[in-house]
Amino acid sequence: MEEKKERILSVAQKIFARFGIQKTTMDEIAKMARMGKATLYYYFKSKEEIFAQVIHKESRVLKKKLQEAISKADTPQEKIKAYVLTRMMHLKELSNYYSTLTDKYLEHYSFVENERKDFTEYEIKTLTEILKQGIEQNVFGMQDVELAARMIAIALKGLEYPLIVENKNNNNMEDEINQMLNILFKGLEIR
Amino acid sequence: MEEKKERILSVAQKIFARFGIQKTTMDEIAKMARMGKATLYYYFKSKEEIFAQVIHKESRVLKKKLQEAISKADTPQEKIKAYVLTRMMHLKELSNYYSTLTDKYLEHYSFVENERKDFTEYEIKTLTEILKQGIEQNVFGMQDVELAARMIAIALKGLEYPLIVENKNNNNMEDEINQMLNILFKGLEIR
DNA sequence: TAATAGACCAAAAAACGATATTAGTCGAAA
DNA sequence: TTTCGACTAATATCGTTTTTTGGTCTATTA
Repeated sequence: MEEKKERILSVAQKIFARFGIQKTTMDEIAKMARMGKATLYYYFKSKEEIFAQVIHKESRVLKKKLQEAISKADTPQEKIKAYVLTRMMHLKELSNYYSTLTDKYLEHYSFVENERKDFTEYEIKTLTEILKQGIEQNVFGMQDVELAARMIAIALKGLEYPLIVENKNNNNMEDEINQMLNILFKGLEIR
Repeated sequence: MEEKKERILSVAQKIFARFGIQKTTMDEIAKMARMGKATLYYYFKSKEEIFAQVIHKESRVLKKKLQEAISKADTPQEKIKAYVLTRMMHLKELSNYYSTLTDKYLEHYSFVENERKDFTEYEIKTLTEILKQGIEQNVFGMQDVELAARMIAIALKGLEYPLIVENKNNNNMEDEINQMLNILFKGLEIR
C-alpha cells in the first residue's frame, strides 16, 4: 500500500532530521510508525534506501518550491532573486537534507552524491532558462548563457557555507543576498 | 637563539602539513629537528603555540605574496584577477593553513579563529583599496565600496570549497575564476 | 647564564574484551 | 498480500588496562 510507504517516509524524515542517519534505529522508525520493524523491510530493502528516499523526496519538494517562487516573479532579475532567496532560505531550514552537504560520513553514500549531482544539474538548467528569458527580453546580455549559469551555480554552492552555517544573525542573510545579486546584475565596472 | 626557533617552526610546518596537529607528536618534531623534546619547551610553551605560530607564519607569507601579485598588475581589473588567482592557488597548496578552514576539531582553537578573522579583515581592506583605485581611475562604479568588498570577500570564502576541495581537475580552476571575474566585472544585465 | 636533554609524571588516547544494540532475515500467521 | 515475533550475525558501546604523549623538573653542559 502506497499510504504505508508514505507514513514510513514521513516518520523517518522527522527522526532523521533530528538525529541523523546513524543515530536513528529501525526500531525507532517502526515504533513511531506503529508497526513491527520487519514490516519496514517489506516496503524498503534497507535503512539506506529509506534515507535515500527521504532525501529524494525533500529534493523534489525544494524543486517544486523553487518553481513556484520563480513563476510568481515577473522580471528575470526578480526570478533570479526569488530563486536564490528561496533556495538559501529553504536549505537553512532543512537541517536534514543540508546536513547531507556537510556531514563527513555521509560523503560515502553514493545516492547522496547522485542527488547532489542531480540538483546541480537542475539548478544549472533552471538558471539557464531564466537567463535565456532575460536575453530574449533584452535585460541580460552575455556571450555564453550556460557558462554564466554554471558559474552562478558554483557560486551558490560556495555561498551555502558562509551564508547558512557561519552566519549566526539570520535576518541579514536576505540583505546580503540582495546586495550580492545587485553586484551580479550590474557588475563592478562603470557603465 | 632565533635560528633554532626558525628550525623548529619549519620542521613543525612540514609535519603538521602532512599529519595535522593531532597526529603530530612533540617527539616527532624534536627528532626531526635533531634536539630533545624538552628543548622545544625552552622555545615554545606548548604544542598549541607552535601550531599557532606556524599558522601565523603561513598567513604572513600569503599576504606578502598577494601584495606582490597586486603590485605587479596594472589595471584594477587585473589587480583583482591577480589577487583572486593568487589567493586560490596558494590556498590550494597550503594543505596546512587550509586544513584549518575545514577540519572540524580545529574550530575550537581560538587562535585559528583569530587568524581567520584577521585574514578576512586584511582581505576586505585590500579589496576595498583596489576598488577605490578603480573608482578613481574611472573604471569601477559602485555606491558602497566597502560593501562591495565585503560581498566579494564572502564570495571568495564560499568559493574555496567548490573550487579547491571539490574540484579534482585543477587546471581549469584558473579558467573558472576568470569566467567568474568576467561576470563580476561586466554584470549580467545588458549595457 | 643560556641551552640542552634524560628521566619522570599525569593525563589522554589506543587497545582490548566483554556486553548490548541493531540492521536485516525467516517462517509462521493473519 | 501483509504483518510481526523470534532469531542471528554484525556492529557499536562500555568499562578496563596498557601505551602514548604533552608537559615539567632537575642535573649537566658550554
